[in-house]
Amino acid sequence: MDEEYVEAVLRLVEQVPPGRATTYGAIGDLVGSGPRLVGRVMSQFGDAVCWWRVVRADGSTPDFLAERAGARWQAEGTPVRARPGRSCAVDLVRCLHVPQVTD
DNA sequence: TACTTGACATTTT
DNA sequence: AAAAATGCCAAGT
Repeated sequence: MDEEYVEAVLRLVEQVPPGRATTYGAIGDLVGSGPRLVGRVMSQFGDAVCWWRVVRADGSTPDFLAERAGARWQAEGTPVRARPGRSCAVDLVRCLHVPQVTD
């Protein structure tokens, strides 16, 4: 495993301020790898960072974390838009935040 | 070594 | 609008 890559991802996630969120695709693009890699890293080290600030391209999280993520968003004041019949998703139009690659 | 799976995204049916 | 197909990279079986 490339620890450098992992650290880079975790760093970007840590750079996301409360009340905001970023997407796997954005991080993947910033680190120069596909979004799946970011997801994989999160599955292993996600608990080490604010994973709820990392959402899918549609602004939502996997169903596993939908509840917990929703609670976090509400606690942090992240703008979430209710999805009819589904879990809530953060309003990326409002809170999408792309961390800097200033390494 | 080959196939399947995964905290994803984008394009075409 | 919703579902399927394709691309992507790495790990597990």
